[in-house]
Parts: sequence; C-alpha cells; structure tokens
Amino acid sequence: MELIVTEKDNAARRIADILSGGSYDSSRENGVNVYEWGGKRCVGLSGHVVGVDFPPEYSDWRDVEPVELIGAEIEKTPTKENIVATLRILARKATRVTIATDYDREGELIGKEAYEIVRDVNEDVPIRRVRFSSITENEVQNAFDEPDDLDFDLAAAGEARQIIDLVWGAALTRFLSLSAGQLGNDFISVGRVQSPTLKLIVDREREIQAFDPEEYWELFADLGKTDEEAESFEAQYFYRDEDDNEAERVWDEAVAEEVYETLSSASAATVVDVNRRTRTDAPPTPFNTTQFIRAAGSLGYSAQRAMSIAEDLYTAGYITYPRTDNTVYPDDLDPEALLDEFVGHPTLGESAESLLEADEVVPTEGDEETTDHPPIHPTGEIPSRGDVSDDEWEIFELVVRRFYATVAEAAVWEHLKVVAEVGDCRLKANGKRLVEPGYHDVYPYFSTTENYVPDVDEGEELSVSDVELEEKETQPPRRYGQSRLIETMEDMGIGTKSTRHNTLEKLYDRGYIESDPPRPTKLAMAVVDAAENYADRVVSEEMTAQLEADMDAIASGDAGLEDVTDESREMLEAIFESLVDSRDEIGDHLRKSLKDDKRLGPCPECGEDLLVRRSRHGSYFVGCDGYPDCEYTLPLPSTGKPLILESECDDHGLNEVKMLAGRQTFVHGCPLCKAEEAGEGPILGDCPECGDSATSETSRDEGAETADEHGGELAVKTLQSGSRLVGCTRYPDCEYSLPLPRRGDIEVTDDHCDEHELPELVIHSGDEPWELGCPICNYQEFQARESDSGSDLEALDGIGAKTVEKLASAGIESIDDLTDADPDDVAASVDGISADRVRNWQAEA
DNA sequence: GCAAGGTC
Repeated sequence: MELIVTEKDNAARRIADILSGGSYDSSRENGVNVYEWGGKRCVGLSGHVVGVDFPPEYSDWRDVEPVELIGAEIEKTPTKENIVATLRILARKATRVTIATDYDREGELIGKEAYEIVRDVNEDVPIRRVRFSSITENEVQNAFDEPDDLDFDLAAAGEARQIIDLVWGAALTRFLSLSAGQLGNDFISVGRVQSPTLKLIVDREREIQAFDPEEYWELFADLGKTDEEAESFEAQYFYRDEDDNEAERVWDEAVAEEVYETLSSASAATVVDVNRRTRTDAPPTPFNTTQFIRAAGSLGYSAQRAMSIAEDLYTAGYITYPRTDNTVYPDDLDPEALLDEFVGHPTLGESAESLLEADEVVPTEGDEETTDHPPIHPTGEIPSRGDVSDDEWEIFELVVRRFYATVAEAAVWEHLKVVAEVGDCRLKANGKRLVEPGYHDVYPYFSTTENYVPDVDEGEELSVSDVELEEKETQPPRRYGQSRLIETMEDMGIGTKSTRHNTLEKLYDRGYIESDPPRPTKLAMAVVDAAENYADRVVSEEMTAQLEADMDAIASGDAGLEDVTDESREMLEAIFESLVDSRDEIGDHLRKSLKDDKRLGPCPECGEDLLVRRSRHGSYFVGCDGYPDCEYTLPLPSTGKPLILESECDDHGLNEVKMLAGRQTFVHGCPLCKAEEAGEGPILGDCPECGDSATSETSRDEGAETADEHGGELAVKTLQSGSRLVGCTRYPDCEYSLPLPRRGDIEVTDDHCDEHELPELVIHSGDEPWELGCPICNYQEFQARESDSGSDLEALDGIGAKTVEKLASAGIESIDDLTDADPDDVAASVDGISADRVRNWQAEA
C-alpha cells in the first residue's frame, strides 16, 4: 500500500480526487479522514503535529532560573495525538510513503515530522517527496511522475527557527514575568515577532506624546464664472516655499491676515493657468492575505474576524485558501471560465457578463509570486444567500469582486487644475472627474468622489466670494490601524501570512494594547523600554532578518543547524549577564506600570490610589490600593471590560471609564459621579440575597481580595431616569431590587418589620402620608394583588386594587385601555378620579 | 502557564 501524506485534510481529499479520477472511498480513523483507492491511501495532517518544548523538569517557572532555559534540552512531542496515531498505524502497513505537504519551508519541516513518525514504526519503507505549486490535475500528476527526496537542510532551517524562537521567547518571558511577580494568567511575554510589533505601536505613541502642535492658517475662497449661473467652486490660497514647492499652510498670522484682506476686498480673480491631464487608475492586483485583510478592514472587519470568515468560506469551498503571499494567478486559472460561473447570478452576474464582453480577459499581477497557494479568489462555487450569514456574504462578495477587478479595465480620471490670481495672491482649485469608470463598476469599494471645477480659460475673470481664514493646528501622527500594522509587519518581514493577525490578537490578550486602532498600555511601554535597554535584539526587525539569512545558509548547506542555534544561544547568554543585575529595577518599573494601567485617581476616603480590580467571579469594580486598611469600593457596569480614558472628572479627579463590549461599547464616565447619581440613599439593612445574614451558599469566597467579602446592604437609590428603588449596594454584582413609588418623599421610620428586619417606610405626597411599610412585605403584597387582579394597571403610580376596580367599571382593564381612553370621559364616569390623574398615568404608561 | 509556526 502506498501512503500519501499531505499538510491538511482538504489537500488530501483533492489529491485523492485527482489521482483516483474521482473514484476514492473515504473512511475515518481516530477522527482523521483517510482516502483510499487502488492500493493507495491518502491522509491529511493538520499543520505541525509535533511541537518543541523543554522537558517537564523545567516547567515550574519559580523553580528554574530563566537563564537555565538557554542551555536546556529541547524535546519534540506529539501535539495532535490522534493524527500521529493514525499515521503510525498506516505507516506500519505501507510499502511506500509519499510526502505531499505544502511547497514551502514550513511544509518541508512538517513533511520531516511525518517522515520521523513513519521511520519510527517502519525502518525500511521508501519515503519520497513530491512538490507542486497548486493542487491541479497537471501539477499533481507531474509531481507524482517525478518524485524527489525530502530536503533535510530546508527542514533543518525551520527547526532552527523553532529552537531560537522557543529559547528566546521562553527565557525572556519568564525573566520579565518573574521580575514583576506576574505569574499565572497575567504573565509578561516577549517574542521575536510580537515584541517588534509592539515596539512599532509604542514608538508611534511616543511620537504622539512628544508632539508639539503648531498653529497655522489656511485660506479658501469660492470662485465663480461671472457670465453664467454655473456653480461656484472652492479654491485654496497657496504660495511657493523656499524649495519652490506649492505650500498651503501659512505659519505667520500677520501674513494670513494680510492675504485675507487682499482676497476679501477683491472683486475678481484672473485665471492665470489651466492644466488638464488624464490619469489612468490601474485595477488592483490579486488578493494576498494582507491585502485581503486591508480591504475587509475598510468594510469594518477586524483582522481576526476577516480571517475567521475567510477560513469558513474556504472550508465550505467558496473561496481558495486564504493564507497566501501570492499575488499572481497561476497559469491554470482560466479567468473566463471562472467568470462564466457567475453569469446569470442575480447580484453578481451582471458584472461578470460585462467583463466577458471584453476582447481579452487579462488579469493584473502583483510583485510576489509563490508556489504554495494561489492568490485568494472565488472557486466558482457560489453559496445561496441563505447558506451564509450577512458578514460571510459581504466577505464572499468582496473576494468575488476583487477577482472581477483584477480582470477589469483601468479607470480613467480627468484632472483639471485652475490657478487664479488676486493681486499677488494665488488661488488654486483641483477638479477631478471619472471619465472611464473601468474596474470601479465591478469593484465599488474605492472612493470615486469627483470634485467639480468648471471649464475656464486663461485670462478669464472669476468672481470671488466667501473668503475664509481657517486657524488650524498641526496634528500628531495617526495611530496605526490593524491593517496598517499587518502591512507594516509584512514590509518588515516579521510574522507570516498565517500568523500576523494572530500576533495582534495576542497583544490584546496580554494587556499590551487596547481599543481599535490599538493603543499601547503603560505595561507595553515598560516592556518595550526594558527590552530596548537590555535585549534590544528582541524588539528589532534585525533579529528576524538575521534569522532569515541564517535559515537560508542552513537550507543551502552553508551552515549547520547547530552553528546557528549555538551562536544565537551565546547572544542570549550575553544579554542575560546584564539582565540579571537589573532584575529588581526592571521588576519595579513593570509593577509600577501595571498599576498605572489600573489607576483612576485618589480615593476619597484615604487618598491612596483607586484601582480597577477584578473580583473572583470575574466582574470588575473599583477598589482602593490601601485595601485592606481602606475598604472603599465603587461599582462598575457588569457588561464589558473597563478601559480607562484619558479624560478626568472635574469633581473627583478620577479618570472616566469606557466599557468595551463590542457593539455594546459605551462610556460609563466617572464611577464616583455615577455612584452619586445613582443617589444611594439611606441604608435599610442587609441584602436578603448577598448580605451577611443571607444563607446563600454561593455568597462568599474566602480570601478574595475584593469588596465581595462584605455582604451587600439594601439602600434607597434614585436612578438617572428619576425612578427609585431599593437596591443592593453590591450592584451590579448583586441585582436584588424592590420597587418604590415614583413620587413623594420617603421617610425611613424606626419601626422594623419582624420578618425581614427592614425599617417601615412612609411616603409623603399630597395631603395624607401613605404607610408603605417594609419594602419586602410591600412588594410581596403587590405581587399577590397583581396575580389576583390580573391587571397590569397596578404597575402605574398610585393605582392600587381599589382604583383598578373603579377603572374597570368604566371599561378600563389594562394599560392599553387607559392610554386609549379620553381623560375627561374617564373623570366624568368614575368617582374620585380627576382627568389630570388620568393624564399623569397616560404619560407614565 | 513561556515563542512562532502550521491548521480548524
């Protein structure tokens, strides 16, 4: 039996299909698909099925000096047990094994991993390697006709990367985490790819912080043809700077005022130059992963989300493999045949038909041509609108239309630049018009906004109106968005098409960046600081550049794996020599930054810092750094993850808080203001659900360093809406609440309810005070009455059982009846109810 | 519980 091993299941199935002429059988072994035909079996791995790690005796971070990891042995262990097991079973019976993993460096290493598993159970079986650049009939048949051997040097290059990444990453991650005492979930990570990416974000933030805005002025005027009623158009003042370049910004206010005077007092401007030119706007190149992420980003998708949708569309067979660097369609892609698949489709058909009308369909090409996967394009399989979600459809359509665009005509713009003179001041207007929409017709994702400037002749007089002098400030550089970061990573050569979006996600998870576009936390700044000072290499792109060069040397046989990894280990040893002496200093800085990220401002009770903390249950709250001496706390909303904003509350000097919860994200504001607005009134007694006297089993967590240790109490609260209730002081962790009437002053009496140990309440409104009694008893009675009368009218202020009866006599049995009724009619037919009272109820309803 | 790289 011949065993064929591919990198993934999908490739295994397609190769089986090609080699068997469609006549393969499939079965499942340990949850792994095996395709079988005429004495051959084909099985797909799932990328790497073994991983590198240190032996178990190194696994306790506190027991091992991080520097010891540098010289530690490294083991390879199966990470996908079921696949490894299946491979072993099949390999025992095999008389020949063919490795058909992806045609790239990592594919060679994955192939070698399969090779070693096979060799382990079958010493003699011949093992060969086939390489093909895309899974098509021709390529695959040719590859199998001319098999080759595994390239062990190329695989070794990949292994060197694994070792260097693990040793540097693990040793430095553990060192920083230990120095700051951050063990467990909140460890502080460092790595060859993540750290330079983080530095990129931090460097930009430093520029922003150091930015000193400068004032400048810009001047605009509307110009119009005097002889007709054509629309006027906006023109901007400019001058020639020292380098004879056109400049629009005026840095001197006096000069700006002078120009303003000249323009305002002018009655006409003379056209001194008219410049017309056409510009071809070439259609975009085929999608690689990065450009796909960028396009999806402009539709509002995060990098991670875009990739996840693309993976789903790929698995379902609608688009090709989404992880690719390739921007050149392979020879075997027939664009016309692919366009044909869309002909007649209700929304995508028309564009395809128009493209097929061209004499020749020639796709664009990008700069990068690789051999493993084609650029992302539709397969020709089209989902029904109901088969996929709206987001999936939007991404699918984007991929389809990008393919359309790559085979469409260029667009043509006509630019018209007009320069007019007023005295010695010059004004210019840039008009543009899309004369040939070209690919924009089939790819509507780029802006095609035109700017109107009419035809004018040199020497023509134009009217001048609406002269404006605008005072502006230079702006700091903009933060990188997710897609810009991924593009920059690609330019720097760090990460791969498959990992760059995950790296960003990792930075979010580690608490290094927040929000979108991502902003670095104080912790991130401190980590980059520390790395720059002591391990500059790990935050630089050179580490990757050097690694790439070393890997090339290994692959070409000019260097051995050991030479490269030994040298790398020596460099890391040298770094650790200076690092260990500064352990405390580094740890202090990291700890301080971690606290800065959580700090809101001074505690109103003791003056220490108020910090955002997390309870054992995962909910967030504000607690005092002086705990346990100071037990001051404030609640935070239960939805979302708090983000501390730069803005401060004027009253309390606390930073405002935003709650990040996807689309439900909202600004909560100053938590102390919120607590005051919530108007916590007098404390009535223990909360029956979470109070100290509550007998609930889930109420306590021993040793939790949070306000949760104190039982909740019931207080009278006034919400922002103005409605009042009796609620728990531990809200939002405890949502216990009791209703209170909307109007009237609440008196808390000294009498207590025997059953609930709460004070009796009296409501003062109008002439006679109303004894509400214990709020729990009151609520229970209310519920009982409501279930008796079955009417929702009692929910309204001042409607009790008696009023319900009265209203029923007038045919009003529900809130709906009441809102439909005429207040005067009701007052006329029901004794003791005024029209005004009815109007109040209607307003309330 | 560390990295980065595959893949789902």
